[in-house]
Amino acid sequence: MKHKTAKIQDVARVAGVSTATVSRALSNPQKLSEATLKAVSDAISATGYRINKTAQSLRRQKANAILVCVPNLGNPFFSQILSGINEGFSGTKYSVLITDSQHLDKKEMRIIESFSDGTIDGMICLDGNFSSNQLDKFSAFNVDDKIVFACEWVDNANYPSIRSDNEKGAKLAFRHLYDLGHRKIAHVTGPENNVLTLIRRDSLNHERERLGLPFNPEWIIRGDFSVASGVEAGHRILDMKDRPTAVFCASDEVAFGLISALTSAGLNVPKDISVVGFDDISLADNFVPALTTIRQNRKFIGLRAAEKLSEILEQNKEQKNPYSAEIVDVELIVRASTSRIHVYSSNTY
Amino acid sequence: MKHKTAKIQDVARVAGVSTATVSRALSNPQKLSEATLKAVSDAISATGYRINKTAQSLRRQKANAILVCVPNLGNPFFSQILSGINEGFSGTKYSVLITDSQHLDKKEMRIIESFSDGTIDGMICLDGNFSSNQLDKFSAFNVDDKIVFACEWVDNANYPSIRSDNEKGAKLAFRHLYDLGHRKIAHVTGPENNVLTLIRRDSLNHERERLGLPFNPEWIIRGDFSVASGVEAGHRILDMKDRPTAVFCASDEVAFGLISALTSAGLNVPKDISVVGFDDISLADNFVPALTTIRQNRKFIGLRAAEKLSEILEQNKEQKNPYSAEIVDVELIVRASTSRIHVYSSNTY
DNA sequence: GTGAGCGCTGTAATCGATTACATATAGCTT
DNA sequence: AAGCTATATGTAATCGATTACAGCGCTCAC
Repeated sequence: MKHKTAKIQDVARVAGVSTATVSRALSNPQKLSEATLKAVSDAISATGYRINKTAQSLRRQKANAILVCVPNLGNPFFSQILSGINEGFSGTKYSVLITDSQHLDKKEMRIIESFSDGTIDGMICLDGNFSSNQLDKFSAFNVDDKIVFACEWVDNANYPSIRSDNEKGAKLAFRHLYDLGHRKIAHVTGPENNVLTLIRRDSLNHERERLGLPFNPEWIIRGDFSVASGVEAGHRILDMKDRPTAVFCASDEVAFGLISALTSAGLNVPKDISVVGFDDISLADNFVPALTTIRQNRKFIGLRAAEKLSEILEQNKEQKNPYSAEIVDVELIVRASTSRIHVYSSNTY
Repeated sequence: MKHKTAKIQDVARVAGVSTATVSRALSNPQKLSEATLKAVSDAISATGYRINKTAQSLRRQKANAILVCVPNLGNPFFSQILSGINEGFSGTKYSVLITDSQHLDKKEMRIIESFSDGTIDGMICLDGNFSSNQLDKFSAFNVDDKIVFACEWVDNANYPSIRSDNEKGAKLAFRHLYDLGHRKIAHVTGPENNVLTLIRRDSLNHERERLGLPFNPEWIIRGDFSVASGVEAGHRILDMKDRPTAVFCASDEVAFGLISALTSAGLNVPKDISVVGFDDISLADNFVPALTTIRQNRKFIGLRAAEKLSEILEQNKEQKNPYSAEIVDVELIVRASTSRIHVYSSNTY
């Protein structure tokens, strides 16, 4: 039994009404009489009619699709967010498209292209790495008010965003180490031009100054959120004359790499060095040692970003939505990778 | 400078030709004279024309989009495959849509819906969990020849698929442990109704029989690929009277959980128990101990699935493509979680 | 010199749904 | 009973691109 898709005309013929009536039955049922409504609905089941979204999109001039722009799809960090986004759009009229912006040159033009060829109505961007030049293009092509940033964002730009309280996260991590007696605290950062790198590092530095702790520029180690960069950072720390007693890593993966490198070199985490991560990815709990970290509610961020974008797309175009950053709370999860400082192994202040 | 998108009519007017000519300039340039081609191309730049894909899709009756059906988007295992798929379609005319089939009821009807409302032309399915009843619907609605399975697949069904050599993987893992002197080898499986669970378990059992090794039904432990199920399996093993000396896990995550549980209980991996994983996810290399595992080339699988689906969609509908399973090679990666059996801790055969 | 053939371009129908406008009918007011 | 309103439905234009078909101007063969 093979199917041939019926169109609105077929339904109209079977129901003995006009195509306009069928269309109304679907989108404005309250405008029709009970009797016609029933006739149409019967005809729909009889014909197995499915609306053709392409025709609908063309006529209505909206795609009913949104794009998620991910900096690197291969990075598992994003899958949870993607999952939240998908959940946020499931059951709505929107389809979710994805693109990986990593190796995409002229990514802003690719995105604009998708808007202007009618493929998408809006975008959720997990990639905060856009120059003001690129953003200018967004406004030039009139798509700037259809974009929501999630997790990352662009500084000094008027885009709505949903993001974790990174400032608080860094502060919680630092304070936790401080409270355990640590005074020489290192930090493995994210990549240089990343907003998350900046805000976490600044928050940490600010807290350090406030508490009057010693600072050694060596203790700020450039990373890139990856396991490999954690390993690399571990080697750097092992080589230091003035070794920190604790390390706050910009991501859990960095922490894993770091712990791995330290452990391989014969050190014990947390006995010799305490380590805190950021994210609380699923493995953090079962790493050995279980990782103390800052939990980001990634699924929720994705979900809220989806809801936010939906609102924006539904609302009247007249009312420009004001810039708004929705800050999602973070949480310190204390596990086994941090411990009170051992007096013999450090000079406390 | 705000933009208003020009349509083909505007280009035609500016170029002083008909819309048909503009259309031809874009899709059949060889049919036009040099001069008109130039005029059109100039008009296109002058107007900033972008083709409207929705109109094109409607007229051509193809969506130029494909759907990726992921069993669980939140599971990082899939992100690498997704990345490969995306790479395979980048630079082509196809957009990539995603959907999470986990909590989707009537998923087969949702998928069919997407086909018949013109949203998608094809699908890559990472979810092998379809009943023959559901598959029958695919053929009833004529979409069965537009589906490619990747990683997972459906037994006894005529769908093309790209997948790892799971049989070889399980065998390599088992042989590795055997060669290290292990004779009591346990296995933590995937979820019960999963094709991967079956093929890996069967391959393992087959190998065990072939080598005439002892079998204790307790040693086959039901898991579900998750870290949590690995922890659970660890506790089970700790409680056993007749403890295995090595465990082959159906996924790296399971192995992580297992190692974590064993380590917390005071056992040492690999000294007391050797552990092998499956997948070689990015963390495997930096776990402590670094995980011996079977590497699946997930990105490549995704890429090939994309290419395969493209081929199928491009080819003439007449020539039904025959059932074909493309098997991607796997590799044993030996790291620190496995070691030669300690004579005192076991009775060898 | 005429017709066939070819290369290039235009006209207009078409994809399938939506909706402004027109029309028809019934009910209500005065 | 005329006029008015409200409700229910139909007619036909429209969204933007594609393409079958037709036409025009040339060349070439005989």
